[in-house]
Amino acid sequence: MEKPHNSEESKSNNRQKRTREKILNLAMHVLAKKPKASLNEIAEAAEIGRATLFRYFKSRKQLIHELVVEADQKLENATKPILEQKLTARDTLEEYIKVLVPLGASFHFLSSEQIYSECSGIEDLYRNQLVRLKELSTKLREEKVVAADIPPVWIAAVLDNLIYTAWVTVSEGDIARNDAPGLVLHSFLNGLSPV
Amino acid sequence: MEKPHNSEESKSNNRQKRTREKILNLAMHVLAKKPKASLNEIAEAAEIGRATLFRYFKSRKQLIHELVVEADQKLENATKPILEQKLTARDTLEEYIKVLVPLGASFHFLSSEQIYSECSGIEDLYRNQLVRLKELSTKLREEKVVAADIPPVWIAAVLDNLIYTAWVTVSEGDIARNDAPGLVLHSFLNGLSPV
DNA sequence: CTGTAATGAGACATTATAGTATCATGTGGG
DNA sequence: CCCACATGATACTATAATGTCTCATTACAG
Repeated sequence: MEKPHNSEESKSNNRQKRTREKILNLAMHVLAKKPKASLNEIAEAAEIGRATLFRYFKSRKQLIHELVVEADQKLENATKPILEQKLTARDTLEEYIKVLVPLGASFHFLSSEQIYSECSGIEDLYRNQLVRLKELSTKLREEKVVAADIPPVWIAAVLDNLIYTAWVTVSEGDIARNDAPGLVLHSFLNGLSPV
Repeated sequence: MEKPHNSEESKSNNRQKRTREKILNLAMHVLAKKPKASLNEIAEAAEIGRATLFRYFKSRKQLIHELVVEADQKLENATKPILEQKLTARDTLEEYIKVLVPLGASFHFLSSEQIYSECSGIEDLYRNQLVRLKELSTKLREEKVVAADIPPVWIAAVLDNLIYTAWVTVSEGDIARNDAPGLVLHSFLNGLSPV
């Protein structure tokens, strides 16, 4: 075949699936850190040829589009079950953080406005994500988990940044992976001062 | 004259000074948000012609270099007096935040690794800034302003992000300028939960 | 081991951005 | 008012990135 196509789950599309995942994964990581990264750098990071990149994604625009869609799905899949459990706001927050820290790149990627300058027509996904964050923020306020005088936009922003910071420090080896969620939760609720 | 030169504070270089400041200011803002921004976009944001941009900065590289140097100086000027005052760590922190929030763009700009991929030979400035942040973090720990079990790297990262977040939300009109420093300080020390 | 599909390398074409040169216009200090 | 000088607009070149294509090589299922 010239181009990989998804004809009814055929036998040997494992390889294709693997490279595709590889590309999406590495591209996400690279672009989250350096939005200016060229396709060359992305290909290099993913350890594939530039040509292969174009076999899977016909343009930079489409690559980014798929990254955004994938990020959105990951977040959706990770967070939906939590919201449906009808936990307390505090527990929801805790679970939220636990699942989002490992997805930090996706999370921040989707929150990053830089992307939208390269790929229009995705504002909806972004909005969804923001809406969900805002909902959680509101819930946290209602159940008095966070103080009433703190603006929701601040709550959401701080949460976003703590989660992304956690992801960055973990992937740079400065913070232990298992410590990160607790650190985020504690910093978010109680700050850094001693008990 | 062809190119503006700074010969002993001459009479009419006010205009030049103004445009130069204008460019540096707006370029900083634009690039902090979108490192990929083209010189076209920067010129547009600064409301000047692209040609003028090149009259003041012979290349993109030099523009960024000057931005970094300027950011570093601003931060240096703002923070040095504070450190020399020999305040308690807690008061140092408070003053620090007060002066840094308005400089959020510069601050974050200098912290952003993205810049170094465009302009080499400035790692020193970055290091200085980091060293200073780490020093403050250590001091905060020593004086038990922050808990002893929190890694300095986490302290520094959280502080950086809170300050930048404050600056962003202020410049987007979501948070009142005068509320921001207090919000940062409180979030940093006590988190968002109610008293 | 063998044949086929996926890949990598690299030679192109195309486009976007960086950078240069020129000239008409406009502004601000004298 | 006047004129030097900064600016904006535009046309131009250079360079880097995107996107297309071909072909030899490699990996893998049978």
